[in-house]
Amino acid sequence: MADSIRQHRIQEIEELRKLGIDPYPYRYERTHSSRDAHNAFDDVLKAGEVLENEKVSIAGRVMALRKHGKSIFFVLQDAHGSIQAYIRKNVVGEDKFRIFDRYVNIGDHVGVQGFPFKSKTGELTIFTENFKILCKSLRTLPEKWHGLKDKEIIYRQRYLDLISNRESFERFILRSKVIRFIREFLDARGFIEVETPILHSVTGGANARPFITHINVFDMDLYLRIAPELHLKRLIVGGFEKVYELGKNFRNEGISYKHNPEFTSVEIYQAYADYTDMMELTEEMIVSLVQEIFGTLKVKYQNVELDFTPPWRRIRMRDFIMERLNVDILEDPDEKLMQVLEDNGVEVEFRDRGHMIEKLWDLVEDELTAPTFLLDHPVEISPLAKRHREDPRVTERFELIIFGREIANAFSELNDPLDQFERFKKQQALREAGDEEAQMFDRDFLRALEYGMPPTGGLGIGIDRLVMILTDSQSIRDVILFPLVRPESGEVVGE
RNA sequence: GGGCCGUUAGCUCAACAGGUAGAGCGGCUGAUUCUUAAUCAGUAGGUUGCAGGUUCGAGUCCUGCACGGCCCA
Repeated sequence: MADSIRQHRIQEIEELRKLGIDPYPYRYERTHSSRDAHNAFDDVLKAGEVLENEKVSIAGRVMALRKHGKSIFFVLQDAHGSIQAYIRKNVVGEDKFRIFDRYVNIGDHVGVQGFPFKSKTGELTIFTENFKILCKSLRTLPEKWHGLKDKEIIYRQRYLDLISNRESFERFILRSKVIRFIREFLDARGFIEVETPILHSVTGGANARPFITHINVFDMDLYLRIAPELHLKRLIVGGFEKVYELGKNFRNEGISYKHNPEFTSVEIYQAYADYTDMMELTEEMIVSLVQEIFGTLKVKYQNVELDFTPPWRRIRMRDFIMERLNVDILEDPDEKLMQVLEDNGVEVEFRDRGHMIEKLWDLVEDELTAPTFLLDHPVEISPLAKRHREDPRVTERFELIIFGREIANAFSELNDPLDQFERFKKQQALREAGDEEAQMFDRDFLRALEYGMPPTGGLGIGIDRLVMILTDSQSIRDVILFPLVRPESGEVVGE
């Protein structure tokens, strides 16, 4: 079986040790990454030219070996790309050449010292004068030409995907850039990054079922947070004026192309601001982010061009649903809403107005492709948002919709403690009616509001979904390094 | 939760209508001092996801299970 390759490698490692060669040494001094070397020498060398006095040392994983008897071309891959190297028997000597030829496999890490030259076909190559095995591998890598295709292996063994599929590696570099950009953008505007608890005794800030865990010293269950919102608003009560938190949330719900049970968001709160300020902040942040990454505001996602040029479209939820479904979510009676849902074949588990409105929205959300601010959600579905200054039936809230997906959610934060009390009571009633996603009654949060939270704008952005758009990824799993998968069964490493 | 599709060598994939399971890459042996999907010759590698069933005979047909993908809720 293929395990024989593994056994053979283990044997080779023993042989190396007998030859006094450590197959797992401790460090290696590099002068250049592959990218550094390309930057330094690509332009100064012509095909066939040699820079014999230039000393270079590089390191990386061997990705290809092309053996010619007394010489070998090989390719080293590092975090910045790859570079070809060349080793020749008459240069390194018979013994060293034999060790390379016999013991270096594709997948091993090797450090190479030498000088740069360009092959007659014009490829920059490091001419090896000395080398060091840096790590022996026991397993063969996925195929070089087709890469790794099996989604199950890609998600379970992301390291193999990262080695084999460069575009995947680059996608996660881009994700990192997005996160860094957001931090820098907020830091530059005076926002303070904070960390609030992930272990909650009461969850809130979103409608979702939580994960439950247990703390032994109190012998009680705790929840993993579904959102940091209520703690961040406590900080506004406490006198912070601009805060944000970028981190993981956990929701115990289904897995789909746009849902992973743990996901990353950034939540941003600004005192003395309202949702129009947050809209401007959102637009400015994402526009500058897209511009920075792509150098343009037109981005292709799933073969659809998305134009981020501001100002983005703004439309009220009421107007949009009216336009598409000819039903008024504020004026029409429950029966009419229910009728429209039934006409569209929608099953409604909970027949309160809030759930019906949510279902109506679900019917039409796909129709908003270009970046759009969806405004002024009804109060029933927005228990933490402040009532609209002109219409108490709706709230000052917006969602940023791109390609039919919720990317951001923001409000003028509800800071009237008595109104918040009533909203919690309504949520409580929904919970008692069996809606496990309705929000919990958070007494301490209410107490905090009673001490007075200034007018505040709040904004949450789903980082994973944003990165999906920016990397043209079809599934959220493609932008999360280790998406949740069922545990593997069976033997993995021959124990 | 429901429907559809998939699971064959380490990886990428074949195998007509049910008749002893193949290729390329990778591995191993050998040749080869500018190759780049290097080339050439040879060679090993499989409980066809798991468990049952039908059949003289199952990768192929049937049932159940596991895992995954896509769509729907």
